Amino acid sequence: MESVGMTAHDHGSCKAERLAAAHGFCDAHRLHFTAVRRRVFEILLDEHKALGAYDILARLKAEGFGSQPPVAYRTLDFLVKHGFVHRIERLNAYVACVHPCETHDPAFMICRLCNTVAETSALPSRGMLGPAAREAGFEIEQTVVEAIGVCPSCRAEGVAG
Amino acid sequence: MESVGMTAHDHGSCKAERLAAAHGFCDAHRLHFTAVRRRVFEILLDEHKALGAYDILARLKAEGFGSQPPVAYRTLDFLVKHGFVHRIERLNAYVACVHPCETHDPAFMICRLCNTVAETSALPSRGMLGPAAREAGFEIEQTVVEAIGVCPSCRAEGVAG
DNA sequence: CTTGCTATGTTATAGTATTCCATATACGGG
DNA sequence: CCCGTATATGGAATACTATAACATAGCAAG
Repeated sequence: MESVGMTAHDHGSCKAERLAAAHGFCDAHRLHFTAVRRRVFEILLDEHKALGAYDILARLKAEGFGSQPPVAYRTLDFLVKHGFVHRIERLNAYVACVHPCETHDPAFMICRLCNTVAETSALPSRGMLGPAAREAGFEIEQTVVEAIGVCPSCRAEGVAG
Repeated sequence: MESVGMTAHDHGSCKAERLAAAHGFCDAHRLHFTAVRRRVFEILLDEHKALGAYDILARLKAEGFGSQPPVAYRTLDFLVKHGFVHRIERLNAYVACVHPCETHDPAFMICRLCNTVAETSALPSRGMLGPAAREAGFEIEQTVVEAIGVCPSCRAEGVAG
């Protein structure tokens, strides 16, 4: 099982590829990959960390984009809706998706010390909830799977509490 | 797999038992099961729905308890900390736990139409995240597992969208 | 070029949560 | 029993997160 975010990888090409993929996806689906949208995606791609809407808004403001909350929320909504970005419920924050253009049920590992977020797949977990859901007659439409803990580098630093 | 909340059960005794269990747990652990704490727990026990902190605060206020946000948040923190209540991240809301006094990794099925929340166990899901976490060197301390969908009664009413 | 859709920008407000300080109540040691 | 400490409650003020509603601008198709 692959889990991008806490393992070593060529981040430069990682970022470039996903930017290109998003651009391609938008072209293919007649979506506008506009300046703000591109910029927000880039900001999120820069780190495997979750950023709050207001963090992003601050950066946009500093770069001459609109400065009011809807600017950030609308842009994030667009990116989330099309699968470029995921919302982390536990943090009220957002991370770039590591598998753009593929629909999936993401699961996250969140470091409570450095906010790094690694993404992996939750399909197995939906598989586990499946039986309980079937028994109860509940129809699953979406899953939120987030593990909170300590990432390898923070653990190595012995910062843990 | 048992999943309380969307299946028929004797709710009166369900509530009484859990109240008694909480009281017993507090006695045993030298914790104060005070009036506000008891009342908030009762309010949450009344329904298998998630209530926001401000919903609860409104009821407390109407009953003569304090009326400021910390009253609700402190009480909820206490109840969550000791496992009587769970926070539903997706809803910024709280539900009474169906297995008081047992430590576990809960998972929830949330009806997006009527807000009913059913609780089941997430241990299998941690089991699934386990391999990914081990591979990444991530130490899981807590998991958030929430399925969003439509509950049996809403589905029966054909209200679904 | 005009009509209509999508996107951007802004104001105002709603909803969620915490920090800090003051008062009160419970509990153990003397 | 009284005092000192820890815990619990009440409240003011503020911070953080999110949305509604409306106005303007850009762009594409007829």
